[in-house]
Amino acid sequence: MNTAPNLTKNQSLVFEALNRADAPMSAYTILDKLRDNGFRAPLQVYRALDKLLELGLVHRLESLNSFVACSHKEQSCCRHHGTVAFAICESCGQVSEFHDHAIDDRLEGWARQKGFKAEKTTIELRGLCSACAA
Amino acid sequence: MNTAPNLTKNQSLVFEALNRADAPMSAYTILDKLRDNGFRAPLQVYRALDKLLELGLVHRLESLNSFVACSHKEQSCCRHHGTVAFAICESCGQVSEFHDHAIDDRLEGWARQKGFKAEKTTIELRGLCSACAA
DNA sequence: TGTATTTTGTAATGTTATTACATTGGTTGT
DNA sequence: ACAACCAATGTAATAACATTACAAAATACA
Repeated sequence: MNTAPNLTKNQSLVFEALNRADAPMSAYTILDKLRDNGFRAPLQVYRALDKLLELGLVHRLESLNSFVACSHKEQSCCRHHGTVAFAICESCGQVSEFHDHAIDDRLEGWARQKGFKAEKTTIELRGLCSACAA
Repeated sequence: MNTAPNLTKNQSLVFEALNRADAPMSAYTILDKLRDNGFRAPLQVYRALDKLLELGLVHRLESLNSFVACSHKEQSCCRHHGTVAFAICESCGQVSEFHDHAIDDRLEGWARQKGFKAEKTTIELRGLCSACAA
């Protein structure tokens, strides 16, 4: 189930909008979708997104300046799986989310060796999904 | 040496500005640095950056919306090393660039298995460098 | 109830990136 | 040399993404 805990009204609206979407959305696209629900200003969206990101219910795609609902519907899954990687289809917009411990290990190894303290790791593949590449 | 092939005047100016900098710069920061050299508009910077990115002389940091000179001073090195990863210090701004074939292999493996055709891969660690973490 | 905290509303502004169109300057072929 | 062409540049306007600042309402809770 996509239901979530203790979300405020705006947070729920944004989260539901992202769950309905089949591709990432920018904050302004979300804003437009929620005009009918009383949204008037970008900040309403950004505030909700901040909270949803913090809860791990939503991910930000840095290379797209946009946002997707976490595809793992159990709550706060991502905490348990290390870094999340994304494969983003440039053609249809579909996003696949995956985890890879071997990659995590390599990045951690590099960081440990260099004394770098990583707070947040971004891995994004841009390209064509199997359907669109065919 | 940081000299590069066949760059136009604007391209050279932007490339040199990035080489002088000890941290990533946004296009607008570059623009400000080059006002005295006759730059008046963002497009002048973006056009030069497009070319430099294409040549592999410069990298874009997606999570920062900014740009760094490639740290491998031999020309078009990056072609030979697979995906470039970046570790970005949130405190001092320093960026370390590295390559890891094991990571490349894992990502390629995932992509092959899923039929995903990756065009461009982004790997960025945000955190604190050893000096700043100490 | 009264007070504190969080959430929301609204406006303004700041930052990043692109589109459209005009001009310049060099190259090529005759 | 000249015209035709093409790449690079200049300039203005606008689009797209994000934050700051401040006020008001809703909620929690002593």
